[in-house]
Amino acid sequence: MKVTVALKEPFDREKQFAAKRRAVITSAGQTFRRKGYHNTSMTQIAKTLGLTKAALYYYVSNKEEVLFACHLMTYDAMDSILKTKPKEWVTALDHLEALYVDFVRLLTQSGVSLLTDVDSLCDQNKAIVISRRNKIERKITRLVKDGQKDGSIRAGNPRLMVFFFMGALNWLNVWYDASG
Amino acid sequence: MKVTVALKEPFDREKQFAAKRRAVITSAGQTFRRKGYHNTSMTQIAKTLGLTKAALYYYVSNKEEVLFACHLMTYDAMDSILKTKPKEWVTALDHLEALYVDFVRLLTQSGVSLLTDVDSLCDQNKAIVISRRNKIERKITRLVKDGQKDGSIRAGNPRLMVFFFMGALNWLNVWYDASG
DNA sequence: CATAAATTTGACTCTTGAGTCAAATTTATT
DNA sequence: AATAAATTTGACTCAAGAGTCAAATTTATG
Repeated sequence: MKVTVALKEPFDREKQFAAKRRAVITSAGQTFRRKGYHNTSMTQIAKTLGLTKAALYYYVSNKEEVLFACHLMTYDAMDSILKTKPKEWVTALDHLEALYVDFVRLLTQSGVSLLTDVDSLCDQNKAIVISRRNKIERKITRLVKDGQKDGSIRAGNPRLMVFFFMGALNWLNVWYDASG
Repeated sequence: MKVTVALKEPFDREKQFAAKRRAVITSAGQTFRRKGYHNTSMTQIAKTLGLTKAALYYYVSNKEEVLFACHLMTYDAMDSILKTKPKEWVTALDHLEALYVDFVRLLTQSGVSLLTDVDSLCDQNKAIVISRRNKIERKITRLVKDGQKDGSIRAGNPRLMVFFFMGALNWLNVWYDASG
């Protein structure tokens, strides 16, 4: 009788593949952020990872898909930040400020980060990305309204305030490497 | 004796040329804003103006120059907005709000508008554009400090406030056609 | 109208970059 | 070691778009 015991993980191929694919996406995303989507070639992305372009296409079916995946990854990360329960935060403003710090960290330090070049997505993917952005904006709007209720945020048009919030986040991409 | 009286303007060729060139730049700029710089071909730009690509190249020597000219035009317009003396504005905050309205109008309604795709400029032009942006930011920073002195703007890091100010402006480009 | 300069055009060239594919190489497993 | 699947590669094709140029056309003016 022969028994094979899985000492380590039994080499999950799918997991391996998924991990590599994720690496491709984040690496590409970082280059996109520095040079811009259109100033980054697939060959460039591959070379950065020590691969050939052809090998890259084993993990990804086209360039637009990479951009789309970058966006999704970023929105996933934002969603998970937004899920953090406001345990310790007394006021809604405190909560909002904490979120802001997390968002900034996400967009600057983690590899994941991209909110730009939406124009280069196909209509379907563009719609998905915009809808996810809207979802996030709705959550933040709700938070602003809460803050106005508990008095921590002054009166005013919440949508406008969220506009500023998002605008500043987006500005980070432009700003981050041009200045300090 | 023969005297030629200039009834109208005597067909200033340079002025004609300059006007057409300006038309090229603004038209291109509008398309850039809608579709993005890289998703707009020179042929596209020409067609929009009812020209051939070859004709376009009579007014402009390459695509990057068009982008650069768009930026310059926008910054010229912003500079002229910033020159308006704060006659009527009592506080610095009032002044700042008025400026903001003007900027938003500039970036949405007038044809002139572009602050994006800096990555696609050559190093020299990129430097120029960034320096002009810095100049504008410095002026606004000064205004914020004034506002803090006269009490119309609450204390805090002025650079950070300007960051929000500029971020929101930039966000307009992304926002303006995606939403209302 | 004649003409010389300004403007426009069609028909190119050239480069870059996306995407493909059959064949070679690597890898986990028996 | 043998093998079958997974992964990687070099050497392509193909399309799009930037930029050019000599020749044609338009235009202001004498």
